[in-house]
Amino acid sequence: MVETDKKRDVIIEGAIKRFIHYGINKTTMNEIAEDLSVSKPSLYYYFPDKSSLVLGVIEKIFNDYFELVNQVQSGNPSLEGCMTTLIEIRHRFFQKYYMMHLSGNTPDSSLNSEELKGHFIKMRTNNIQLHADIFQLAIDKGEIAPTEAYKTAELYLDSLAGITSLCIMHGNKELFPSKKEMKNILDRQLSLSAIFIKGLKQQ
Amino acid sequence: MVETDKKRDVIIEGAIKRFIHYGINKTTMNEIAEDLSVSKPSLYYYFPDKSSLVLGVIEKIFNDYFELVNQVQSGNPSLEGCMTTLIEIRHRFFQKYYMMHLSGNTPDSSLNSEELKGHFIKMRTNNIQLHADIFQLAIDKGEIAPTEAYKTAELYLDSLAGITSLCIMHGNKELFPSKKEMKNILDRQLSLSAIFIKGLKQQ
DNA sequence: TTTTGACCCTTCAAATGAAAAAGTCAGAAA
DNA sequence: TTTCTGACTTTTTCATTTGAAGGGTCAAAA
Repeated sequence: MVETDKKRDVIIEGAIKRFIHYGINKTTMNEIAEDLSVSKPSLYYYFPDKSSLVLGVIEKIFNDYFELVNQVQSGNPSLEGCMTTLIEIRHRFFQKYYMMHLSGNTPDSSLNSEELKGHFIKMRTNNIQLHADIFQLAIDKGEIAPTEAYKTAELYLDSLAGITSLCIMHGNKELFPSKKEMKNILDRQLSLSAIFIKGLKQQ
Repeated sequence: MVETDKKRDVIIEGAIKRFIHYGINKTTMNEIAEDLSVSKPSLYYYFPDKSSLVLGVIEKIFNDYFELVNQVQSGNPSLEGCMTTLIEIRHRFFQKYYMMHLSGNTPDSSLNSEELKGHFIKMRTNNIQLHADIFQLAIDKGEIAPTEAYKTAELYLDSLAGITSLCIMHGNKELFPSKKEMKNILDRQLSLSAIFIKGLKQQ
């Protein structure tokens, strides 16, 4: 079983390399197999179909994300610093996995299985809850005024995601946003975050 | 000339009726002509092509919008009240002209001429400037802390627009958002606006 | 248990062509 | 002269076809 899991991980790593560069749709099972110098049926021995492999990839990416994000809470004393770090982490992931369109907001044809959709919703909820917990802590500490932490976290994250979404849509219609656009997204998210959190404080 | 302008307006009104219901792409010049009981070449006598008619329509809609919006400034004493009213006005226009996809954020095939794009940019700038002026007034009155009014207005409007954009994308993929979704968009925009403006205040 | 070559079947993108819509024009009506 | 129209041409759009490519299977080998 350990051997099998290791092979699965190797395949997932190989798939990620292709996905990052070409996206999910433009990556074939054959290409992934060739990269790993195995045959296609070998892949199908470890994953029943492409969707399962994609799910495995996405699970891995989100695990990495949440692992990183869970360390932030403890290491950062102030709410502002905490949120700034979180934005930067998300931004790094967004940049790295841009071609996979993981934001879920894309009308992309790739990730449309019900299982994947469910998983995305779960990850989204996780993320909101994580932010809600941080907000709740700040409320308890008297750092910000009492509010519905979950609702507020949802609004906070959506407003940040909305900024990204608009910037991408307005930007030059290349398939990959430029360094400049990426920087702009980050800057505006940080600005909005600062104002938002200030708006949550007791007056 | 007055007669000609009147005829142009009649055509524009006729076009709007169709556009509101079917969108720009699904409305033909023939249909507009038939509605007005004239021939297609008559339309082309007043507008050199469909794009010009669309431009006329959009100019009219934005004129109506800015006319309404310009009255808000004077009638509303507080920044909060002013912004709430503005959100409600935008929301009414958004609902009414939803099928025309005027937000500009749509990868819709309709409004893609360079002239139209330029016009949209101008309208967007107008709108930001209008909000910036209101923010500047509030800064001068000491209602909120000093900031770059224009930049702030841009961030403010984009964060609100981003909320809309996300809600539409996540919603049921019908071509028209439900009453419930529309209400949700409005509520979240108002919540975000309240937090944002609180965040601009002097601490 | 794991791996493979050879194979099948579905999907998708380019090509085609017909229908519909945009746009034109000579001439009639006002 | 200005406004309007029927009949026309050109362009765009859209459903259909079709061939290649990619997802997925299986008997047999390692």
